[in-house]
Amino acid sequence: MSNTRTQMADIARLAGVSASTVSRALSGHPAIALATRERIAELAKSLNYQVNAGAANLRKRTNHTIGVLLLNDSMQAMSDPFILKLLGHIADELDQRGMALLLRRAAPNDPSSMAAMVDSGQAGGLIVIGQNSQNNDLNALFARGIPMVVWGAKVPDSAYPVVGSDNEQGGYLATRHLIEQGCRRIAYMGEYEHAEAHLRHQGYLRALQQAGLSSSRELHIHAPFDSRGARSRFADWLQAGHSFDGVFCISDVAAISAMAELNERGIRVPQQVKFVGYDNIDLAAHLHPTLSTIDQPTELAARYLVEGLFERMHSGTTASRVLPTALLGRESSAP
Amino acid sequence: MSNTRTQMADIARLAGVSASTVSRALSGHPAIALATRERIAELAKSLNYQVNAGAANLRKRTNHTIGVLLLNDSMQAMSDPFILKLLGHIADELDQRGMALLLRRAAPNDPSSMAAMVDSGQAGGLIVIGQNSQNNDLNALFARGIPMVVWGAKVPDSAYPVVGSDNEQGGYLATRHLIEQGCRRIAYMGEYEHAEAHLRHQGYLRALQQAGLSSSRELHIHAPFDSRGARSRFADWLQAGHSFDGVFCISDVAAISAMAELNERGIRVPQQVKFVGYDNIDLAAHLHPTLSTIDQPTELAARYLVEGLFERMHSGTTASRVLPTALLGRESSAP
DNA sequence: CACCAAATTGCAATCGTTTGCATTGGTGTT
DNA sequence: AACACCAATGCAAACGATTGCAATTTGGTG
Repeated sequence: MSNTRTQMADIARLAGVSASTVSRALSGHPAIALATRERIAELAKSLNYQVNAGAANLRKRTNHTIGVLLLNDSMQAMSDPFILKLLGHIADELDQRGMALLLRRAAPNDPSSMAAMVDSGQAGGLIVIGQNSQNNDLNALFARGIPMVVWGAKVPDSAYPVVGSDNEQGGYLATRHLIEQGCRRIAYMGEYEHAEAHLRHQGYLRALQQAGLSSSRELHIHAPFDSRGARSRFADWLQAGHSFDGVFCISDVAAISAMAELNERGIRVPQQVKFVGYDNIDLAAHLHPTLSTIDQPTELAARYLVEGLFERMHSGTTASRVLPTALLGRESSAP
Repeated sequence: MSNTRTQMADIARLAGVSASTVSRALSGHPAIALATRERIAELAKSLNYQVNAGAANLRKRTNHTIGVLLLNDSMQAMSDPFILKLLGHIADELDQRGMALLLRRAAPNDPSSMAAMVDSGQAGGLIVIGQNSQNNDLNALFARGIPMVVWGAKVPDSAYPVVGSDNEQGGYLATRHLIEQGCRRIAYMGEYEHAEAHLRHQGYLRALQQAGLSSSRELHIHAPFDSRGARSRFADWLQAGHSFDGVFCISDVAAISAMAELNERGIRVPQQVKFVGYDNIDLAAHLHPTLSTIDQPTELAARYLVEGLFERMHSGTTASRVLPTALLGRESSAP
């Protein structure tokens, strides 16, 4: 049981060749005779042998691993289904390219620990999910030359490449839709400071302005991303007795919480108040009422994140990318 | 820009010592004079130097990484919030112990690819999430001596250690609760063959039997885990016109889908039909009505999974562990 | 002042692969 | 029969750290 893992030398001995030959055979080097190559491949398979990735990486000075950093301080918590959806697609995308995914939750406000995966050679680059309020830290990492791509929104003072959905457009589409459905007093519920949230809010304002509607302060509900917090903020706001007939929520999770609160008070969606969320989580289509929302193409997002990171690692530059969003009108905003 | 990563030799040169000394200094070896140790530590910090993990692991023949394998064929898909919750806690637990988490979605029915992370020396052990129908493959891995722990349910012919909630108890608690709330014709909605599902179903049967209630075949709704599939199966079943006054669903996601379908048809929850789900996902408390459910202690689960894996890797044996479940009675099952 | 032990540090081998270059044997050409 | 050449394989030096042991310095002691 205390067997050391089988290694190249073992295979070499069994096959009656040198380790060099085994190495070349397994990597499909054409100089090795086909017969030898096949014999060695079979031998390896039968012994469940896999080249030691660490040793190979060391010698080749490569590193087929990328790190995924999950920032989850104040914003979209890791329990949000949307994040997992994205993470899953990233995992698949990397798998397809033979890359491993090293996952780490970020220690908030500790830039050196964020870079550790790269500095220690464990990962060749970083995909950061959720830029949150850590813009400065991220800029610092980028300045150090850490290959990285961030999922989030482009902010003016960020130097690093960002992949994200068109948050302004998303906010605009959602709000315009509510207007088209007849709403006149539309509330915005969510964050403001977070980069993505800020843009969604901008879109909201643009749609209102375009329709000649007001955006009074009382229609702004400053709520966090998580369901518990969102709901209690919303309840407080309701208590104040503002009149409203539509709500654009910064996430589906927030929308669901708010709708539950309304339901509890006997206010009917969409008859009295219409809702649009953001993210298109799986559940959104199966609620009652089904939730209108803004879809972000997560699969595409994953591809762009990975492609972008590779560009950065190989050729050196990466452009930020903005993905289109789409409005999914469902029952929660029906006339 | 084409700088090779700084390495030990560089630090050694700058500090005027040998690489050996740097190595010892950074790892806190007591033989190195305190002054030297501190000088080197500072130097390293100022250069953002981190020991190359690959090289160190190679030499030390260790490997501070564990692999997490996400099996997601037919069952609980990766989009289920519950899985992410668990994954997050595992990440934290490993972080605390200075271990890295290598994530991989499993290629279904490809045992060799499952073991690849360990065979290639990338990971020292495996945490497998969702045993699904792959019991044979998992047994094969275990037989090969791969250090592993599985999240799921103990099945008779499984040799590998399992950490899971007490699924039978969960099913029993949920069903007994429905009975106590006055239900007499309680449906079971979910899978049967999957190990966890099977046990939940057993618990369901036990509670019925204990109360002297029947468990006729028509009250069994064979539905998949995902929301789309679950909902359409439930709709079909409703079409058949069976009478019922309670439903125990194998997951919160399934329960939410089913409740949405009922709502659409004007059947009221909990007045006409009561529901209990399973998993206690965050959203469950914020739906309308709030969803009664069975809570699984994910944080504890993560700790046991990681501890169990470490035991297995070091001392050699691991016992399976069963976690207690708890019923959370909420509106969906109120009288 | 010679000598020994303790405190520091350096040397060199090693972890398991990969790869430039040398080596071997065989074939074809003249 | 000598030669060139090609195909197939082996040798040995890396990759960047760790560590047993030897070497050096230092300080204490008789």
